[in-house]
Amino acid sequence: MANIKPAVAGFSALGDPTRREIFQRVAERPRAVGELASGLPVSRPAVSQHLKVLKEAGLVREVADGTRRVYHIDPRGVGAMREWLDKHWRAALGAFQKFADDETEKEQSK
Amino acid sequence: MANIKPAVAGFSALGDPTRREIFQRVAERPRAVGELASGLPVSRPAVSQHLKVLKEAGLVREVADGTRRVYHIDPRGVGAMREWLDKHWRAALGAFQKFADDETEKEQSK
DNA sequence: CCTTACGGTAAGTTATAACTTACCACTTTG
DNA sequence: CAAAGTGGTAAGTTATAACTTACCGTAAGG
Repeated sequence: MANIKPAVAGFSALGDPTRREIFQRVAERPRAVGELASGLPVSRPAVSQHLKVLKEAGLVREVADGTRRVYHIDPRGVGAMREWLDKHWRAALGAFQKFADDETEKEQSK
Repeated sequence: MANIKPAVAGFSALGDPTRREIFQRVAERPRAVGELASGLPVSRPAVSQHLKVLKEAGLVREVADGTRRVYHIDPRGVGAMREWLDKHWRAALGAFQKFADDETEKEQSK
């Protein structure tokens, strides 16, 4: 367990609006499950299930405090997502440059 | 049309594995619909539908070339996603720092 | 201990979205 | 202008995942 899943798992996890909402609230400050559930329009078990997905995606960590489970953002998972975005962003910028150059050539050969 | 949706729409869009695959291939270099479909295990209409979602999320742009539609990454949408991630990442780092400080206090007052 | 607080898991329901095929619209070209 | 190439859209099917309620386990406190 606690295995580092590919960065891409974070995108599947944050694809759900409820999970994004949970993620944002945990990012504000660490929160327990009940606290999260009381501020959301879904049941507590639903929140637990979402937190499990976020945890497996490496986006949050769980810290026991008595019977409570306090959830924190895991910066590593978020960082992995940033890197993934950056990689493809840079690739796209490069490709766009090449495309623009090609278009210029075409234009000139008219 | 062509309205800029909130950055968060990108996460819903990239939550689907097939759309991530399409996004990656478009990031490599601009591609037409048929080219994308021929390299994927789904039908061409499915690719069209995915591209529509990606476009509405501001992640790709469409450039007409005769009867073909060539799709490019739209750096603005990707940039918006990076900013969203960064915002919450920084918020979390700050909150984590505060949490660590609190824990230290607790430890010391034992 | 017994009770209360807290939360994870199982099982079942249901809404959705990812797919398919069929069809149509548009350019380009012979 | 007919034919071929390309791709968007409509309609319908189906797999899935987001939810619910019910139940159980564990830690803290009287």
